[in-house]
Amino acid sequence: MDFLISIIMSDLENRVGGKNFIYGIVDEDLRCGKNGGKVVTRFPPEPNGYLHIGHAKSICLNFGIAEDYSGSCNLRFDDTNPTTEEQKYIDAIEEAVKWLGFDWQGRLFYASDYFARFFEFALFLIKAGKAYVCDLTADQIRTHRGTLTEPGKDSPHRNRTVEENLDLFLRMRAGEFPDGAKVLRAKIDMGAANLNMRDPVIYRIRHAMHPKTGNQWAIYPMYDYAHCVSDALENITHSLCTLEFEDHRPLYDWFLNQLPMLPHPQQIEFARLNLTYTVMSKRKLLELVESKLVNGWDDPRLPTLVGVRRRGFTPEALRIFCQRIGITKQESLIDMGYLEECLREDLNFRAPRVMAVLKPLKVIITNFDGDAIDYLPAPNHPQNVAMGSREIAFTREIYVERDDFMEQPSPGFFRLKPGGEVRLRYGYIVKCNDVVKDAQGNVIELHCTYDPRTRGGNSVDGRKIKGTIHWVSAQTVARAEVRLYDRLFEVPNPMQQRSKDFKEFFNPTSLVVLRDCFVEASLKQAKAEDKFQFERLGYFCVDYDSRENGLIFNRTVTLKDSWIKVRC
RNA sequence: UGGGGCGUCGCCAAGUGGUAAGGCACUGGAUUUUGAUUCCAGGAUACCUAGGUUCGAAUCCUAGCGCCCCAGCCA
Repeated sequence: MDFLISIIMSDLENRVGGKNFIYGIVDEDLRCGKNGGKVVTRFPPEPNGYLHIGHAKSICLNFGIAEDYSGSCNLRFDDTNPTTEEQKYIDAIEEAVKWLGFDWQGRLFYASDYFARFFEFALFLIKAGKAYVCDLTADQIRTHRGTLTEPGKDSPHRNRTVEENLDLFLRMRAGEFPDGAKVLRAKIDMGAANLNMRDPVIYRIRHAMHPKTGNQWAIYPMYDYAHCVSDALENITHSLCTLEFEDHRPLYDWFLNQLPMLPHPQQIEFARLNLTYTVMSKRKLLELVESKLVNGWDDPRLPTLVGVRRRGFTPEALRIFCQRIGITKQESLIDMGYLEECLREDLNFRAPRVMAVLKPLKVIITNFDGDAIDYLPAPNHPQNVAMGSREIAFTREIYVERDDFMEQPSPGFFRLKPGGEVRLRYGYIVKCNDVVKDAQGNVIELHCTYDPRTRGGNSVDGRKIKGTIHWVSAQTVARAEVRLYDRLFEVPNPMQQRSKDFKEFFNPTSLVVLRDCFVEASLKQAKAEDKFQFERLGYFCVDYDSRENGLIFNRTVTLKDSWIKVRC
C-alpha cells in the first residue's frame, strides 16, 4: 500500500512543476565542471521562532535540489544573535523539517560551531587592513552612513593601525568593553551606492547567554559575515535565499574575496511565498499570538507548520503545493484556494470516509422496530476498495444534518423535504411524513418511514432518488466537539492598506466551536492527527486535546461545494 | 532624486528570435448512493506601454510606465 501511495504521489508531484531557473544555473555549473560536479545546499533558519509555510517553500527547494542532483542539503541554525534565539525553537525546527519528510542525513550544523573560525578569519581581515574597530555609537554609525541618495562619511577610527585594531578586537573578545561600546567593521567604501557596502558592522559586543556556547563569547558576528563564511566552511555550492538579500550579495562576495583560502559559494535569490487571507512574517504571527487573537503558535488557523499540522494538513500536500507554485524572482500573492486544492487532492486520496452529523436533527423511522439494529456495510473509500469497509448501525432513531432538511425547499433542493424521499447513504431510502415542531415553531424532529426493499440504498424499482444524505444512528453514536476553522482574515491581503493595522481584518468567525456533534461509533478509537473525510462535509482530523470520552475534531478544509453557488 | 530587482490569462507559471506549455480558478457536458471524486471540452490574435532591428520578437535595441526591496550593533 505504501508502495502504491508512493507511486501515485510521485506521479502527482511530476504532473506539474519541477524545474525552475535555479536548475538552469546548476545545470550550467555542472556542465562547466564547477564545484567538482557536486551540489550542496543548506536550509539555514535562525532559531528565533516557529517555521511557517514560507519556510516550507525554501525547505522543499533546498532539499529538493540536493535530491535531484544526488547532492546533499545541510540543516544549519543561523544562531549568531544570542538575544533572540532559544533551544525550544531549535527543537521545533528539527521536528518540522522531519515532519515535512526531509532528512539532513546527519548534516546538522550551527553557525555557532564556527565562532572560533569566524574569529580567526576576522583577525586575518584586520591584518590585511580590511577591517577596523570603530568606537562610534549606533546612532553615529547611522548618521555617518549617509542616505539613499547621499554618500556616507568615514568613521574617525577608520585608519587605526593594524596593531591597534588587533589589540582592541582581542580586548572586545575578552569582554573588556560593555555592549555597544565598539564594533568591528569591514573597510570597504563609505561612498558606495549600495548601503550594505558602506563599512558594514561585522562583530558586535553582546554579553549574553547563547543557547549553544553559553557565555564563552562576548562578541557575536553579524549575518552578512557569518553566513557566507558558514556556507564556505560547509562547502555549500549554491546558497539559496530570498529576494531581500539581493542587495547583500556584493557583500557576500566581498568577504569571500578577502578570504581566498575559502571556497566561494554562489548566492541565488528567489521570491518568498505570500498567501491570501493570512500573514507570513514572524513578526506578524508573533503579534497575533501575543494579542491572543489566536491560541498559541500551533493554532490551526496560523500558517505555521505546527499550526497547519494541527489543522490536519499532510506534509505531502505541502510538498505538492511547493512543487506547483514554482520558484521565480517574481513577487507573488498566491491564492489560498490553491493550497486548499492541493490539500484536498492529497486528503481525497488518503482519508477514510466516515459519517458525522455536525448540527443534528432527530429523525424517527416510524416503521422500524425500536430494539432492532441493522448493521450495514459501508466502504471506507469509494474509489479504493483496498481501504476496506466497516459496518454502520441503522436504528429507529437517527440524526441527520439540519441543513439537509428544508420545510419550504428552495428550487433545486433535493435533500429531505416534507413528503419527499431521500437516500440515507449506505442505508435505506426514507420518506418524510411528519414534521414535529416545538411551541415556537422550530423543527425538532422528523417522522419518516423507510423502504425495507432499499437496503444499502439501492432503488429496486428503478425510481430515481437524487438526494443522498449522511446520518448517524442515535443509539450507537459518539458525541464530539468539532472546531470549524476558516480563513484567518476577512480580506485577501490584510497588509495592503498600510494605514490600517492588519489585525483589524481578523476574521471573527475563523473559529466556530460546535459541541453537540455526533460521529459514527467507529471513531471512538481515533487518535490525534488521524484524518477522515466526514462525508459531504469536509476533511477533519483528531485534535491533540481529544480523548476517547471527549472526542475533538478540527475541520481541515471543506469539500468543494457547488450547491452553495446555486443557493447564493 | 541613489542602488538592486521584477513586469506572460483572475492566481501561479513555461518560454532564452521561428510564429503563446501546464496547473488552479472559471464555463459547458458525461459518469456518480458524497450537489465530492473522476472524465471530456472551452478560452491569452497576445506577452506593462511606445518606438526600432529582423523575412520573423514575449524573446534583441531604445525610451517610458508600474510594482517590490535597501539607510539594524536583526536575519
